Order: sequence, then C-alpha cells, then structure tokens
Amino acid sequence: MSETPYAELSRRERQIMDIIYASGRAGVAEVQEALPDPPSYSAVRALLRILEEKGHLTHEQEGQRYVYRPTVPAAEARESAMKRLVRTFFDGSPEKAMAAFLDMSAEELSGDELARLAELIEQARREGR
Amino acid sequence: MSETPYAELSRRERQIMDIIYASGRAGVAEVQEALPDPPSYSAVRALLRILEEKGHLTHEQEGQRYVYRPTVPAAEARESAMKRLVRTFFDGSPEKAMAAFLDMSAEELSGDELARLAELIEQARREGR
DNA sequence: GGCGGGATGCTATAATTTTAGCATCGCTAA
DNA sequence: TTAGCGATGCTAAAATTATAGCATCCCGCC
Repeated sequence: MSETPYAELSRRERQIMDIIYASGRAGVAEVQEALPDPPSYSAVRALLRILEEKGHLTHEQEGQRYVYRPTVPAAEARESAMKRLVRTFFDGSPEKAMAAFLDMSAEELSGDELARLAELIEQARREGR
Repeated sequence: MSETPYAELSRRERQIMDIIYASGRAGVAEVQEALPDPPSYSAVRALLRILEEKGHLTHEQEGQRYVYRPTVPAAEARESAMKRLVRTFFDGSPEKAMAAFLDMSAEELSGDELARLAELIEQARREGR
C-alpha cells in the first residue's frame, strides 16, 4: 500500500519534494532558493502547506520557524524512484540500469569506489548461489 | 543547452512522457490505457498535441492513426533522469546509487548478470588508471 | 513600552492544466 | 453510393495549481 504517489504530484509539488529529499529537511527560504524560477515566499509556503495536508510532509517548529521533513522515509521514496526509473528507461532490468550508471560516471568514479563496488558484487555472487 | 526540462512538465504531461519513453512509441489508445486513472480519449489527444507543440514529442502517421515518439532521444532523457535521481537521493554520488541498486535487486539478478557487471567494473578499473 | 524584522495564517485571484464534446475526414463494406 | 467506424481538429469550459497580499504573532532591542 502507500505507494509513494510521486506521479500524482503537481509540477511545483514535485520540485519541492525533490528539494526536501535532497536536503533531508528544509525551511521555507531554503526551498524557495532551491526552486527553479522561484516564486514568492508566500507561494512557497502555500505549497508546503498543501503538501502537508496531502500527507507528504510534516513540519516541526525550530526556534522561530518551521522546518519541513518528508513523511515517507527517504529510503522508501528512493526505492520507489529507482523502480520507476528502471521501469521507464531500462525495460525493468536493474542490470541495464547499473550498467548505464557505470557508463555514465566511469570517469568520476575513483579507484576506491570501483573497488568497493566490485566487492559488493562479489558478495552478491557468493550469497546468490 | 536543451536540458530536458522534465521538471517543467505538468502532472499529466510527465505521466505521458514516462509511458512513451517506456514503450518507445505509442498511439493515443495505448497512452490512454497506460495512464493512471485514465481520462477521456479526447483529453489524451489534447495532451499529446500540447506535448508536441512544446517540442517533446513528434508524431508520424501510421496507416490511419498517429504514433508518437519522443523528440529527445531516449538515451539523453535517461541520462537526465539518472542524474536527477543521483542528485536527489544519493547526494550526488553515483557510487551510492549503484550500491543501492545492487542492494535492491540483488535477489533478482542472475549469476550471469552479476558476472557481466563485475566485468564492466573490471574494465572501468583498468581504463581508469 | 513600543518598533522593526522575520515568520506564519488565511484568503482571493490569476494562470495553467485537464477534460469533454462536437465537427470532420478517410476508409471499408454492404 | 452511402452508412458506419475509427481517427483527428478544434474549442470551450471545469478543475486544479500557482501566486500574491494582507493581517497577525513573536522576539530582541533601543
């Protein structure tokens, strides 16, 4: 149940959720700054309120201001997003997805990182027998 | 230029683009069926027309009907999507992303697939020195 | 005390998105 | 030929989304 209905969000709502997931938690001003083509402060607050009503966010008072956090844990949202990506662009195959990531970022991956990944794969192979 | 402005699309527009990317090309009826909570046929056609006007889709006549295709090649859109995912959920680190994919789908990856991935990583390590 | 800055609550309005309906066009079969 | 089916073109209207503005509240400071 509770599939994260990311697909049901409006444009601004999505943009905001992205920002908040990226930073973990954020206040109004932060969200506003991070928003492409930022609308007024009020507009941002309105959106945040709506997202809260819809159950995607909660806020807590921090000192004087509100700080917003996602309701759905990052891990869960992340997994939904990964699945969506795999379904949309990789024909449902996680292997293809991983290969594409590797291809895309081979240059920026350090030797260490590659080694760690290799190790993870090794591990999966051992367990998967 | 021409960052794929996925983030600028409206809710329905995104849903439609996802469907079309997933299937490569699609006619009106296909899109309609695949759409969550499908609206009327006319509504779908209107959206397709708008997406075409905005330059995201093209259509070609196939027999009697139109078949729509993305304007931006899948490879490019895919890369944008991957980057967005990495930025939003993995703190910009492709390594973390790959690790998460592995973790998520370890069970469904076959020995062969894992072997291929291992090989790709090996290759990257050799080249990256 | 009381003033200024920074935040929120609330409400109205503008703009966009989403949807449906009707007119048409081309093809096929009776 | 012409009736019917399956598409599209176009337009108007409903519904939702996006935005701004004003009132208010709390805090620190002169």
